[in-house]
Amino acid sequence: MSGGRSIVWFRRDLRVEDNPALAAGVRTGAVVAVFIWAPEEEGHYYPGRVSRWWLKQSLAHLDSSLRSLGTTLVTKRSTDSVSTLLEVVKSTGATNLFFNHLYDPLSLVRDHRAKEILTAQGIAVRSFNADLLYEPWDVNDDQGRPFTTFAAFWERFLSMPYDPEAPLLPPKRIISGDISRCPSDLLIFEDESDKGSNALLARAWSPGWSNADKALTAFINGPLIEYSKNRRKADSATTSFLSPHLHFGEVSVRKVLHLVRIKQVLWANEGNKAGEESVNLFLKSIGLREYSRYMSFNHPYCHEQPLLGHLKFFPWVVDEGLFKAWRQGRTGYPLVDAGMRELWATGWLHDRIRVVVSSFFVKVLQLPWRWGMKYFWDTLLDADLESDALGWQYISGTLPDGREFDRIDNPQFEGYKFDPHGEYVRRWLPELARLPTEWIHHPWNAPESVLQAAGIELGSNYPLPVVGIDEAKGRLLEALSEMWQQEAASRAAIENGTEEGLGDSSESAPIAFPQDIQMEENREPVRNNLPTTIRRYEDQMVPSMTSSLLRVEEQETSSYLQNVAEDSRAEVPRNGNVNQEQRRDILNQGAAQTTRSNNNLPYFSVVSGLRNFEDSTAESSSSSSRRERDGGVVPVWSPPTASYSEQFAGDESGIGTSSYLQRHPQSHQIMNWRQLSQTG
DNA sequence: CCCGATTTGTG
DNA sequence: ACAAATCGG
Repeated sequence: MSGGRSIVWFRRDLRVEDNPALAAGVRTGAVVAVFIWAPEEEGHYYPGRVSRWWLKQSLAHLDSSLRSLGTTLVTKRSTDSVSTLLEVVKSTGATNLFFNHLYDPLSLVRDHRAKEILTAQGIAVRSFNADLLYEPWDVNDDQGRPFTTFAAFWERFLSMPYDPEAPLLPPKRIISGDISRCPSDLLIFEDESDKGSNALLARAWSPGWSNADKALTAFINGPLIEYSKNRRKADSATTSFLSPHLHFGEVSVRKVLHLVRIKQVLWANEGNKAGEESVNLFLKSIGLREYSRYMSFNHPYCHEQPLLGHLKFFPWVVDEGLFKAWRQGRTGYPLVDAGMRELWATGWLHDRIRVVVSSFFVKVLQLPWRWGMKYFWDTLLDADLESDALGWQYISGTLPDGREFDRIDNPQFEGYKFDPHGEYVRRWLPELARLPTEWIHHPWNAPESVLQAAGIELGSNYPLPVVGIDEAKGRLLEALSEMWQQEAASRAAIENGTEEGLGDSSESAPIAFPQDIQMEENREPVRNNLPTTIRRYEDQMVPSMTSSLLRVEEQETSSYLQNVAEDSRAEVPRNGNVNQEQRRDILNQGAAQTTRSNNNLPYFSVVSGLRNFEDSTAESSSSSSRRERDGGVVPVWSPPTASYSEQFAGDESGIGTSSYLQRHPQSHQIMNWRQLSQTG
């Protein structure tokens, strides 16, 4: 026990292999491994049933691994992780706290708080990168600014001057800290009514880090080589199935990369083109996961606010009936419905089908994407805030490199592509099982005799399309022109100085979640040992730092560069050769008109871990100096104080449309930007 | 084998 | 909408 006692705070890093926080604890001496279950901290992102099931299994698995190494996992039920950490410190006499970084907005705030409070108590706190290949603040363009498109990000990512760290081996043994006065709480993740449904999950999935490791190996030695060939099949078992493992940190991306690269070299030497392409595609999907953290870090509101503001006035269809039809897989479009039934039944969907159902949701039904994202959150086994936010924003056309907003994908044709024989549809829609392949993706066109022979009565045992594709196209155009009018009116009001009136907050306020989001079968999860009110979506308030941030007009005139670089980005200490003054000059050159007078106020405060602050200043002479693996720079941003929030109500996390347009003049033609900007 | 037409893929 | 890949005369 020479070095003292360390708390290793497990979160979404439920593994003993390549876990730098755990390794640091072991190096220091005795270890108290702790997991804190504080779902109330997640706001309305309380984990869904299947996600909780996975977590439960994964924790049990981790505990058993820790036991075989010499200690045990302490579990705590809490509503406030930081005060629980303090209790654990007191009851174990620990002097160090180690944990691994997370990048979702709530974690950034919470972890910063943990670091401040524990440090003030004399605890040495250090944090590590365990979730990403490169930390978000290490991947920047030549001017030191974060990228705003995936392609540019990925290009830089692949040509970083140094490799990601090699994965660490698991510790050989762990000296257990004294936990005799730190009893575990029993964590309850499922109620009685969940058990039946959850029992099925165990047949398909094996949570836990060593199972994750097996899944990784099996994928890399098996389906990986065919990944590019098979990726378009809705049905096939050719995906890696790693996403839930990755979400909970049961396997490290560093190890994934490490193993994939071995194959990459091998296949490159063999001249195996398909293999090389497969590797590149698979790595790209790993890259999108990295990018989702990157986006979340740089734009902390991107899970609830569009990154681009150009759809601010879009009249979304607020129709809970349509929403329900989508959830229940009763839209009348077989491929969509099959996907939604699979999601409900299994908590899983092939990536292709996620795109199909979400694109249908946004473009055909024109429902607000956050509803869809929330439903994914509640039902997906691999629900992941950052990845899902990126995905939905991509589909919704609110990213600089997202899909065009006016592009409507037709599920019928997607059906031909992804499920050419209709097998997928037949599996999940038994009512269509007898329909010939010719009609399987558009039963509404089938002759009456065919339908009869198949036992289908449209509108009765299988619905007619809830919205026709042509109808959807028409409505989309109408909605867009309505949006332009609103936008122009709002702009005019602003410029007349009559401001306030039209359009400010009312239209741009996020559309609340419907109260009745639950399907009938979807019962409330047990709220553990705590007396809490029943969770309804209306209760699930927006985290406090967001509520004051409704976007207003300002983003039209404030430039993207200033918004992003100065305000919204969660900054970390920079050890680059470009100092803040220079940066500002560079930024101001590109950015024209800002009307803001207060743009020097940091929106998010910059904080670093104590220890690292010294490290990074010491290194500050070299621009690309590499951070230590356990350097523990903690990216954090803090909620604005109330007095700032008024001034900064201009969608700090968004990308101003004007400069976006300059960079991407070809996109979104239908938006008719020129016309808009001339009105002003 | 070249070049225009057509299809495919697009984060 | 556009570029890249593929097709076919």
